[in-house]
Amino acid sequence: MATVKDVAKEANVSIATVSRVINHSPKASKAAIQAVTAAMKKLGYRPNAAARALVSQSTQTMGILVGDVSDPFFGSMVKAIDTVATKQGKHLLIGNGYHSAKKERETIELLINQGCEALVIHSKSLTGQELIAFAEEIPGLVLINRFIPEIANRCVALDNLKGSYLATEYLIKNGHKQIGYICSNHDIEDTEQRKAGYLQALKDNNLPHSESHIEYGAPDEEGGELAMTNLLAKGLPLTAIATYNDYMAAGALSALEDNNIAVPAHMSIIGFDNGLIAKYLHPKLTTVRYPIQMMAEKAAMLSLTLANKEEQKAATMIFVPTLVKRLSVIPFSAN
Amino acid sequence: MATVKDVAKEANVSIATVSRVINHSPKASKAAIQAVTAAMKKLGYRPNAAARALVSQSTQTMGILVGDVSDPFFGSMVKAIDTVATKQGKHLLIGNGYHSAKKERETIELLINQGCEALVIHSKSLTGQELIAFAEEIPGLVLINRFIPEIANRCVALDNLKGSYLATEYLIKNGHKQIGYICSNHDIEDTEQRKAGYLQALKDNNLPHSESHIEYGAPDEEGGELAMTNLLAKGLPLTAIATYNDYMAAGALSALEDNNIAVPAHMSIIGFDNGLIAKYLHPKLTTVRYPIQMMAEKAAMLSLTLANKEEQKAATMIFVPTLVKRLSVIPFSAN
DNA sequence: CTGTTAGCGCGTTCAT
DNA sequence: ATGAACGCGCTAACAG
Repeated sequence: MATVKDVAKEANVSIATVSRVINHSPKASKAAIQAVTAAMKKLGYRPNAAARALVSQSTQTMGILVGDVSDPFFGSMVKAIDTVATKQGKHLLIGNGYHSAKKERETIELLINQGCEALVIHSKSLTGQELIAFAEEIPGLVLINRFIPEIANRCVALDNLKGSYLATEYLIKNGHKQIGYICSNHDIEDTEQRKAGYLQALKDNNLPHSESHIEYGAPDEEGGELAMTNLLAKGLPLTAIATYNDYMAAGALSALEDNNIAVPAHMSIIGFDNGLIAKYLHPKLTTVRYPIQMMAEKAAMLSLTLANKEEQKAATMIFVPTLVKRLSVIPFSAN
Repeated sequence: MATVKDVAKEANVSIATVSRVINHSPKASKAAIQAVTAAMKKLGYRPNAAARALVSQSTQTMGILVGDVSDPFFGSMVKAIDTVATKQGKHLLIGNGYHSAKKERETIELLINQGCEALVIHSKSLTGQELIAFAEEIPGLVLINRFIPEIANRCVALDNLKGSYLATEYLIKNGHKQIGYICSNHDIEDTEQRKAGYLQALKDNNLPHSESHIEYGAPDEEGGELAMTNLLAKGLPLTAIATYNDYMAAGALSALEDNNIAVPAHMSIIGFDNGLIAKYLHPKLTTVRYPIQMMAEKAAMLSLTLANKEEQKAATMIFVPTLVKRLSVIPFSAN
């Protein structure tokens, strides 16, 4: 691999001059630029990023921790971050947490050790304590999809409760009174917040609420199918179901189809996330929009600003979900 | 940021000793290990990756170029690569090509400049020439989902023709004789190969084949819907449709539903890829499995081996697709 | 077992 | 406008 030294020799100039033309310094003669450019091309010179990072104390790299890249939810997130990072000339180092505290911790450590000055972290398994510690160490660290009061200005999150409230309220407005809830069994904030939104909506509308209307499962298709099956087994007079997310809704749909219960004719269903699959389900799924791209963009920009030690004008970083009406919810009719 | 020098001072040893305990060198006394470890902890020392990379001439980083991370197909690919990379202690630098030659080229250059010694590249827009040049420059560069004869041992690809042949043949075996094809309008190898597989299967079974049975669209849901609509407009007596991929199949499904044509009762449909959405479609989509995880693993391992300048035992790197039978294809019946 | 030292490739003074 | 020289943080001889 050719170095500046080689290029300098080839161009009959000093390494300083080479460095200048590489970095487009104004103080470089036309002649020098010509000669050096030619030499670089001839030798196939590539600046050594490590050496650069070492001397300039900056890797120009943004690190990102997601749950699992193969989930399109995280895919969208990465894409949005990539867009803003690329625009700013930053590279992307990526790691998966796979919902394990150990893995999340290791990945964050890794990203820090690799010298990422900007960090967008999606961590559900680490404690607030631990994340706060990381945040204090790395000025450019931003948390996405999580809110920790002590470092509120470093968090970009969603109002989960409101989302679930919105969904349940929509069912209620459609005349449904017996509404079940398919809940995640993962012990994270989102689970509690979304469940709370469902309960709150019932209360605010003077509808009875009972634990028997709630079933739990893994936050995926299988979990949703299982939960729906269990819900059906109870023989409750349900006419609508709110769910933790679109995957569970998909599972519920399967269970209902297997039991010859038509959706939405005999059962309305509403999801959460408005993920990729929502529009492919049958019927197309009415759901709650999780504006993850927008949030990811915001998080990335915030991270870059913070890493740059610039002032950041305070702005709301709690996003609010909105309803996406499709075909899986219709008004309740007694017949 | 604390450096080895700081740690050395704190522990009352030389920087060499610090380096030794960091790298678990056998020649380091218990006492030294104790002292240095304590000092490192006290100072919150983190080894500087750039300095390390500079001196060791290795960044321990694997680069990967995908089309678009937000597509779960690429998500699965990245995940598989991440798994093998992590296991080998490599980090992941990622870039998106977004189906643009310019973007693909820039990203590859970027990954190389960042010092990735291993590279897994998914490029559909760059010419074979250009990719060959990159491959010659970087020993650890491996192409995925593309086959270039001149660098066959650097390619991990799928037998697209066979996949499409398999799909079409399956329809034929189910008694279908009037089979349409929904084709991509992207000008890449895959398009031609899959279309060729469809035509070949018809020929081999002495079935008539005609351009009128083929419609084109973008390789996504909208494109599939459009193509299906156009196909319907021709009034052909089709009883089955093979498609370029699952997304187009999903679009076709929508178009058919809008036109009250029941699937599979009155029209059988088969997809390609066995992507995430296949099992969520209604009816669940019969399709062709694209073993992308397996291929990505293979590509990552190959890349690492090559980057390590080890011998690589020749092995088949053209994967063969298989049928995934679900509910969107049933035997043809005249009524 | 430990310390001293050179140098990885590059950006950046400071002279000239 | 240009070049010589230093140092970024670390590893790897080498000498002790």
